[in-house]
Amino acid sequence: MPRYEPMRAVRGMRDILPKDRGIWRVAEKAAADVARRFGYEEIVTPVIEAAELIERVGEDTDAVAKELYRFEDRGGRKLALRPEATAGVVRAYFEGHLNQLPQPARLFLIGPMFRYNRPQKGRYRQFFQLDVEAIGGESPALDAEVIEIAATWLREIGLGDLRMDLNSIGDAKCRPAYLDLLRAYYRPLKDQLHGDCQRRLESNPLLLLDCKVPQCQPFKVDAPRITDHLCEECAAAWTAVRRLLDAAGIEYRHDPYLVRGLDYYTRTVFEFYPANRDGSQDALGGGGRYDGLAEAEGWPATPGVGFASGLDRVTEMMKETGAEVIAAPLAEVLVLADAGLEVAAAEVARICRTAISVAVDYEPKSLRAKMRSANKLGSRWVVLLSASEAGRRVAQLKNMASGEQAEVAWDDLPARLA
RNA sequence: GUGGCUAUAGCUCAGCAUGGCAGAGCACCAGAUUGUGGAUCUGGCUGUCGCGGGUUCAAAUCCCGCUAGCCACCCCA
Repeated sequence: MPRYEPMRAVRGMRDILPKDRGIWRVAEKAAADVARRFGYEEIVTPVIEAAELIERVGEDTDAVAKELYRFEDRGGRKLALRPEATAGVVRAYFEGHLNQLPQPARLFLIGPMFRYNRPQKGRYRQFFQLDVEAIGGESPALDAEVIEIAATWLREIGLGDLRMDLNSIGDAKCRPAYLDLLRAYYRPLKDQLHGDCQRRLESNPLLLLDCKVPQCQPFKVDAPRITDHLCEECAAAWTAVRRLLDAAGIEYRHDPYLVRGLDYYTRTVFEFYPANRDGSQDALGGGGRYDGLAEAEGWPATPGVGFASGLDRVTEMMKETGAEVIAAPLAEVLVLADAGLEVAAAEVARICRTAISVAVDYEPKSLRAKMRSANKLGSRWVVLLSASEAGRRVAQLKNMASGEQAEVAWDDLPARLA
């Protein structure tokens, strides 16, 4: 009865295959290069965190409320696969005593994140993010710095043609008063809003600004804007960030409707999109300031600002925009030996390997077929080995480009191939 | 989480409205070429028709359920 079905990757998970790995490497290397140039160090934190850490930090957001991979281990501990990096990085910042070093701690991380949502192209249940965080500093210059890192990285991997939206959502001091204004504005309109928005009106009115349902759009224009109601400190920071971005030559668009799903964000919020597209599906990255996060985790109040970008989408776009990628390095030499000469072939390969990359074709097929493989793999050289030649410790060395072929002693191969 | 489309050879897909021998191209293997690649030609191998059930003399084809992928929402990255 259990007729078998070959095993496949679980829903929402995917493999990065060798042919695509090159472009990922380019993106990752560029990220590490740019980050280091700005004085950011790499950190690696666990994929598994205490469920409480994740939940405390974003109970109201979909990412946590509906999309969290949550489970218990054999010891009954309540755990979760991280849906984003910031919570873990901030935790590590305190646990690793980075708060005792000169501030801010400048950190970056590349790794997998997990969200249980419906898979689609560019949206996977396991996806990879580049995460950049400056923790322990409240200067708006750090906001601009993080944005500049993001913009520099995207430009260097060929995705410079993008749009950045920018907004400020105030802080604990000025936001409550603003939210009251917003509620007061929307209450008379409540009946005309769609269901979710009616509910959000009292619980999380900021999200009304972010709503994309057509029937809710007309009311946004006249809604009060938070940037008009910032407290003194937030207003100063808002001005400073924009001035710094101008000086850095980074273009942005003030989007008064840009808010962030996560509760701990304060002041600066930003998102990057490809210039020609809209659709939230295409968001390449985003971030903002999270001065309330450390406290939410039970650590001393500590400001921070960060940026995250999805590598799955970024590499997808790099392919579309035809970014130059170095072809995957294949074996430059392929050893083709007759049947039964595996030991000799392996030894010849070992000798060649002191000078160059080598693979052996052990397949039991005709020489013609092996030559076709060598050609398809793009090998520069082929070493042909027959029993009589193996006995004399010589082989035929063929240059695939010129077609020239000559007998060469095994021990002379490295010199000829170098 | 909601709605829609899709699933046939290793890959891309045709066949399905009207049930009746499981197909093409590519890839792979072999030969033309008396051990030597690319081009060309010839031949050959490859299938639980996604999974499970139902209808029927008969199901890739019709019906139901499930799973997975894609698209639009939702949300984000």
